[in-house]
Amino acid sequence: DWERERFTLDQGLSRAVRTAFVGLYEKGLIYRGTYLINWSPGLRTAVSDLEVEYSQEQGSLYYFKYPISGSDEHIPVATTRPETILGDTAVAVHPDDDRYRHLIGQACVVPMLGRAIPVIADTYVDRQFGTGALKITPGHDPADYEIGLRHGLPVISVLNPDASMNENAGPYAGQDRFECRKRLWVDMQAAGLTIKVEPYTLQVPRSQRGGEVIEPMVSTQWFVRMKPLAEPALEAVRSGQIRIVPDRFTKVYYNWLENIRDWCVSRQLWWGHRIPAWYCADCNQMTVAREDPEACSHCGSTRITQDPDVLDTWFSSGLWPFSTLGWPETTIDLKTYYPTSMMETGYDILFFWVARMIMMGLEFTGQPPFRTVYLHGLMRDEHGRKMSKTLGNFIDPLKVMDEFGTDALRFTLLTGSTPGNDITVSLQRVEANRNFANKLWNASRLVLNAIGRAPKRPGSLPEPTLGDRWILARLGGLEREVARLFEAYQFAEAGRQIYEFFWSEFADWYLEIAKLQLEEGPAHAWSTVSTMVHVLDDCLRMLHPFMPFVTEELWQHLRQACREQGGGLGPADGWEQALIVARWPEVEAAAPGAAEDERDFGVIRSLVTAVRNARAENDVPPRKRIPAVVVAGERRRLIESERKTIAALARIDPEGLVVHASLANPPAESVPLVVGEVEVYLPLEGLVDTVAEKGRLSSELANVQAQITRLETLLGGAFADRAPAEVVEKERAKLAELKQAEERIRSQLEGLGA
RNA sequence: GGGCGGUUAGCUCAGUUGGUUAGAGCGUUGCGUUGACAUCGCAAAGGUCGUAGGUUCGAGUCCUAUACCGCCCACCA
Repeated sequence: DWERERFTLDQGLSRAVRTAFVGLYEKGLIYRGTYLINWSPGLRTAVSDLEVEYSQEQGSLYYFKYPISGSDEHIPVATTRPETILGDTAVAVHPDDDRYRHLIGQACVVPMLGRAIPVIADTYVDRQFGTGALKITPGHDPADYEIGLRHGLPVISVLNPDASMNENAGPYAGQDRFECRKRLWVDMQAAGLTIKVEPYTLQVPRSQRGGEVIEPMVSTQWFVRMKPLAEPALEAVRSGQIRIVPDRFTKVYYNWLENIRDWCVSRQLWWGHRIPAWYCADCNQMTVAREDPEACSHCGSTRITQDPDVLDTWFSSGLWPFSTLGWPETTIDLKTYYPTSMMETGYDILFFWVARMIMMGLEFTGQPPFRTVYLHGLMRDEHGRKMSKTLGNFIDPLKVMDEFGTDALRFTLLTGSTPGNDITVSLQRVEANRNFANKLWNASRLVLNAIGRAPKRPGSLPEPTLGDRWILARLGGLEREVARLFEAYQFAEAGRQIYEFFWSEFADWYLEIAKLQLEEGPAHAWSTVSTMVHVLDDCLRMLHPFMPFVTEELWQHLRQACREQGGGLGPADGWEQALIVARWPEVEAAAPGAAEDERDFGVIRSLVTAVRNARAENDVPPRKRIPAVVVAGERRRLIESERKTIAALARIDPEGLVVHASLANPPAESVPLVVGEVEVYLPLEGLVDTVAEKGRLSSELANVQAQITRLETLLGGAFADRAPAEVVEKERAKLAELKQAEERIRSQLEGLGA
């Protein structure tokens, strides 16, 4: 026998738990009583309904005879747990069942024990199932327990706390229940009482904790009356005071609370919050008190002992939103931080924790503990199984963080799934995000270097370049989008978009352009650095919730570098001490020319890409500068003003870059390209594979023509008059552009001698 | 028995007010390495969105049915 040893829990929390317990007790919402509960034989404790999981297992259905006293007749009965026969106190049949109606009210005999029990009638019995007769074991089956109550049947328990048979099992006392099952059946066979055994799939109740088979047992425990607590909790969500994200869990929440049953909160464990009830050895009365009593509150006797049971761990967890803030005292923390805005947790503890926090919060503070419940999915292993300590199939986050970094893991978990959907952990994904953290680091390093070499702020600032205007327009768009996504609780999508912007636009394009601009003299250099700082600063602020460590580190460097530069780069003096307390970037409406800048830059970008593409296809050495003839039409001014950028990014010889508005005779021996309204010719004497180019252009032409046909059909049909004008207009513009492209490709094909 | 989720590129997943040849990462293929980054760069190939209907000018996105996988709730012995 163990001395029960208890940990001294934090005094404050203990006090909150006691206050809550006694409060509920005094309102009649906690009671102690003897009922059928779920018993965990290995742990030798009661557990709540929620802690029982049902697993489908192969078992047997045992058919046997219940002999009628003083007659040759018997009632056939089936059971999956023969050992419970020893605790039967009735056999039930349906009142309208012609097979057995004449036996109702008679007595039958419990096999091997010889106890006489009645045959009763109850409409619960399903005439179609099994033999149509049901043995009633109120001591070990929930349904039978209910029937027993209806009929005033005695309750016989045949199990000890360790699930061995007790003295009520007669000759089987002391045997384990599974051993007894076999032996009893053998004995019944010998006595001619068995009929048959069929294989049968049954739902076996198992302990969530250890996996052992749970036995329904009659026991004296403490219960919380749930209906009065559930009502306000339902109302809080129905009325919109609390919102559950994603929405579909609202229904699950309703369903559970609407059908809630009383909660068995006492546990026969060695640690936990001990139940504040004392029993008097003299008057047998119970004293429930917030403070340890000196004496029985009924008779004054000092011979009192505290209930050895402790509370279900979720009882104190339910108080967490306010017990952690000092409740029941009216602390400043409580007044300041309660209720909070959002509760973020996994959907698997919606009932265990979230619902109970809501119920307890409303009960004890009169307010819902939070406004929004955001439920994330569960981590699953590569086989799709839930990660659990019991299975041992979890990925150790510490190891992952060691290898790839905490930020990489955090970013992966944040962006890897949709709210409420499970996530299969992919280490490759963590690795990819580690690379992103590295990209952040390196891009920032480039910016920091530029700051270090930046000149003083010039007297007059140059006009921002297209590149500058473009990245700022894109940044603004991103910030609006991220704000919208945050409002909608779409954190994952927000994170992905920032990632995309930072890597594919800021690092891949703007920083490349910035390198060129830094060489354009002090004024341009300063303004470029200023733009880099602005974009990087905003990105770090937005990424901070996703990757707190690397962004904080970089931001501190950024802030420091701007201060040291001393030329008024960034609002250095207005910056906060740390990123974690820094303001979120302000969301602004798009600047007047933003859309045009984005479109213009789009032309430059696709032109550069097209040239790179052609170079790769024609095996032009990467470092080789080549000439290019651009026929730009109305885009001539744009191309002219961006020629340096184009030349550098596409590795075109700046001297050899010729821009025309139009050209009667395209250069011979060159690779022709069509980029929207712009044509490009790359004179690659000796390198051009005319046949291959023809093939490429032909397939491009076919593609464009297919699109034209599609759009013409579309615009010729009902779409034109039934779709919104602006949607139609967009398609019209696209068609016009395609037609221009078609002509260009045609003439290029002719130029190749087709 | 009731309810819910998933089914989109070889793999893991995005795609939330339906807007018109579907996106990412990884993997694959080709080229590339002195100046932020090979934990990288530049390019490329690759899906018609489980299936069958329907609504609509228009559907991966809405509706109905259905298949498969998974989950939750439920006292049929």
